[in-house]
Amino acid sequence: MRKRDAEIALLKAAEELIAQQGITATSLAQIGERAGYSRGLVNHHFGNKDALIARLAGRAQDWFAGRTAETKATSGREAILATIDTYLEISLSGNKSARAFLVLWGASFPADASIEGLSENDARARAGFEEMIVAAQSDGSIHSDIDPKATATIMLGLIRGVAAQSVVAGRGLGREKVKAQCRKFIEAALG
Amino acid sequence: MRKRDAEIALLKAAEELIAQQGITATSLAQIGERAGYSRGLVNHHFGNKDALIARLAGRAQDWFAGRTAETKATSGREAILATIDTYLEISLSGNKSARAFLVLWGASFPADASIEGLSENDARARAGFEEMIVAAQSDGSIHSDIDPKATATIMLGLIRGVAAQSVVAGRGLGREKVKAQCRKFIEAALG
Amino acid sequence: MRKRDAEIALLKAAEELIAQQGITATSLAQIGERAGYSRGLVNHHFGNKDALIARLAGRAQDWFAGRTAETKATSGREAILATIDTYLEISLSGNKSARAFLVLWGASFPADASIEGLSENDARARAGFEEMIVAAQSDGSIHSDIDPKATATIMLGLIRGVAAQSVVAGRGLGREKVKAQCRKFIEAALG
Amino acid sequence: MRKRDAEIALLKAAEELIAQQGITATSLAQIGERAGYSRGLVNHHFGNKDALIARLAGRAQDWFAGRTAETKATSGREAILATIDTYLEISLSGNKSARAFLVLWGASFPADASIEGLSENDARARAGFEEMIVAAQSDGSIHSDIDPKATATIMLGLIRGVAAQSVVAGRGLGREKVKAQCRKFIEAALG
DNA sequence: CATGAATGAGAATTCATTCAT
DNA sequence: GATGAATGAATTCTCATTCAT
Repeated sequence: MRKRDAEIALLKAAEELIAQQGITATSLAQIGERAGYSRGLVNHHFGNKDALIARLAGRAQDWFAGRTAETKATSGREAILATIDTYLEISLSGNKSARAFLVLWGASFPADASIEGLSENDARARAGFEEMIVAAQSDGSIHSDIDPKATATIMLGLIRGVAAQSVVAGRGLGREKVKAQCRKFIEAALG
Repeated sequence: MRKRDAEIALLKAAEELIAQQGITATSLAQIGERAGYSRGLVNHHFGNKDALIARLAGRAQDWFAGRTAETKATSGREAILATIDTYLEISLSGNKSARAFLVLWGASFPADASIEGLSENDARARAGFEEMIVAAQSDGSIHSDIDPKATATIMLGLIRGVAAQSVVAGRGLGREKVKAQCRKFIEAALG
Repeated sequence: MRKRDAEIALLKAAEELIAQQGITATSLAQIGERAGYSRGLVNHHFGNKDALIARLAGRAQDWFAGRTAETKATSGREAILATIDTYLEISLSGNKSARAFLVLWGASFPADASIEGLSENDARARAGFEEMIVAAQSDGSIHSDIDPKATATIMLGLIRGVAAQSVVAGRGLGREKVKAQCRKFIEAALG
Repeated sequence: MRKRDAEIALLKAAEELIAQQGITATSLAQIGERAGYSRGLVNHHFGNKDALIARLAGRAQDWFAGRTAETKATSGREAILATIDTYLEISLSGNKSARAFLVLWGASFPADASIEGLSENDARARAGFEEMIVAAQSDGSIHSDIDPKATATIMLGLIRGVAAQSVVAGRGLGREKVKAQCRKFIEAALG
C-alpha cells in the first residue's frame, strides 16, 4: 500500500527529527521533506501535529513491548532481571527510537502537557513490573516484604532516569559499568 | 533594589509558568505580565529567552544544593541516605520549583537542546554522590565492591526517574510508600 | 502560474512602498497586504526581507540593462551619449522603479550595509561605460587621453548624483535643462 | 560646560555609528554608551532621535561650509575648481564625518523621508555653485552660454555621485585618478 | 545633570493548518 | 494520493520614549 509506505516514512522521519530537535522545534514541513515527500503530507495523513505525536508515542510503546516480550525466563526473579536488562540495553544503545521516546517523555513533564498515550504508557509499564514482582513473590524467587507497586515505580524510574542521563551526558558515562551495577543493585534489593 | 525585585519576580513567574506549560509554550510576554510587569521586561532584564532559562537552571541548582547541604550525618552511609531522602522529599512534594527543574531537565533530552548549565548540573550532582560513596567506603559504612561512579549515576537516575513519574502520574502513586521503599532499596544495595 | 503571479505582485508592491518609505520603514506585512495578499506571504515566497531586497536589486539592474540595450548608435561617442541620455531619461522621469533603485542605492552607503548585488551592480555599470569609452577611443570618436576607468566612474556618478538630487528636490530642478546641460557637459569632456 | 561636552561626545558617537551602520540600525542607547555615558543621555539632551539627526545634518553642513570657505582663488573659474577639489578631497578621504553625511543623504531618498535640513542643504550647495558660476561668467573666466543653475546641479551631482561610489566600492576605485579626471572633465566643460 | 528601569509599539519570522490544484 | 500556495496567529526581540531616582 502506498499510503502505508508514506506513513511509515513520515513516522520514521518524525522520530529522527524529534530525537534530534525536540517536538516544538520540529516542523511538519521538515518531517514531510525528510521523508522524501512534500511539506503538506503530514497533515494529509495524520490530520494534525498532535495526532502524529500520539502515533509516535504509541509506536514507541509497541516497540518496547515487542522487545521485552521476547524475554524467556525460568523464574519470576529471572524475568524481572531480564526485562530490566533489555530495557537498559535498548535505552543505552543510542538507538534513535529510544531517544525519541525519551524526548516525548521529557516533553510530558509540564502539568499542561498532554501527549496522548504517554502517561498510560508509564502506567502500563509499571503494571507490568508489578505483575512480575507479584509472580516472583509467589514462586518465592524474591523477598515477600517488598511493596510490588512502589517497587515497580522505582524500577521504571531507575531505567528512565539512567537512560535520560546517558542521553544528556553523551559518551563517558560508562554504560557497561552502569548496566552491570544496575543488575547488582536490583538483585540486592530483591533479596 | 528595584532591579533585583523585578528579576526575582520574573524568575518566579517564569518558574511557575514553565512548570505548568513547559518552556516553549511559555511566552516572555506571559512571564512579564504574570510577574506584574510589562510584556517587554524579560528581554530588558535578561536579554533573551535562553538567558532567562539559563538563570532558572542555575537557580534550581543552587536551591537543591542549599537544601541538601543542611543534612548532617554520623556516617557516610547515613549521609547518602539522608541526601536521597531530602531529594525525594523535595521532588515528590509537588513543589513548583522542583517541577520546573524537572521540566527543564526533560527539555534537555533532544540532541540539539542546549540548556546552559543543565548537563553540568547533572554532572555535579553525580560527582557529589560519588564523593559521598567513596567517603562511606572509606569509613566502612558501605560495601567496598560497588562502583562509585556507576552507583552515583544510578542514584541520581532513580531520584529523577521517580520524581518524573510522580509528576506525570499525578496523585495515586503512593508517594510515601515509594519513598520508604526507595530507602530500603538503596540500603539493601549499599550492603 | 499562481506562484509567479504572487511574486510579481509582491515585488511591485515592495518597490512602490520602498520608493515611498525606504527599506526599514516598509514592513513585510505592508508589502503583502498592498499586493493584495496576506501579511505572511513575503516570507513564504522569499524567505526573509534580505532576500526580497536582493531580488529587487537584481530586478532593477535587469531593467536598466534592458532599457540601455535598446540603444543603437553609429559611433562609440554616440553610444555613450545615447546611454547617458537613456539613463537620465529614466532617472529623471519620476519612475517608481527608478526611485526604488535609488533608495536601495542610498541605503547601501553605511559601511555595514550589505544589499546583495548592489555594489556588483555599480561595478558592472562602470565596466559597461569603460568598455564603451575604450571602443569610442578605438574608433577615434573621442579623445584618447581620457582615462576610461576614471571617466566611467565620473559618468555613473554624474547620473546617480543628478538623479538623487532630482528625487530629493522634487519639482523645480529644471529637469529638461539639466539633461540638456549634461549632454553638453559630457560632449565637451569627451573632446 | 559639561553639557556642551556631553553633546559633542554624543554627536561624535552618533556620526561614527551612523557612518558604520546607518540611521535605523543605530540605537540611541548605543550612541550614549559609545560616547561614554548612559543609555538615556541622548533623549535627555536632544529630546528624540529626529532632533539628533537634524543636529547631525546641520553639523555636516557647517563643516563642509567651513572647509570650502578657506579656499582663496584669483578668478571665478579658479574658485569653482578649487571648491570642487576640496569637496572631492574630503569626500574621497575616508573621513567619518563625510561618510556619515553621505549616509544621511542616502537616507533622504525615499519620498516620505524627512531629514530636517538635508534638502535645504542640497539647495544651498547648489545656490553656492550657481553664484560662483555667475561670478565666473561675469569675470569672463568661463563660457557664458552654460546654464548656471543646471550646471550647479550637475557639479553637485558629480561630487556626490563619485563620493558615494567610492564609499560603496571601497578601495580600488583609483581615487587620485578619479580626482584628476574630474578636474579635467570640469575644465573642459567650463570652456 | 545623569542614570537606567519600565513600557509598549512594531517588525521579522516561524509554522500549523486549510484548500485549490 | 500528493503537492505546495496562502493564511494568520503567535513569538521573540529591538527600541524610542517616559519617568522615577
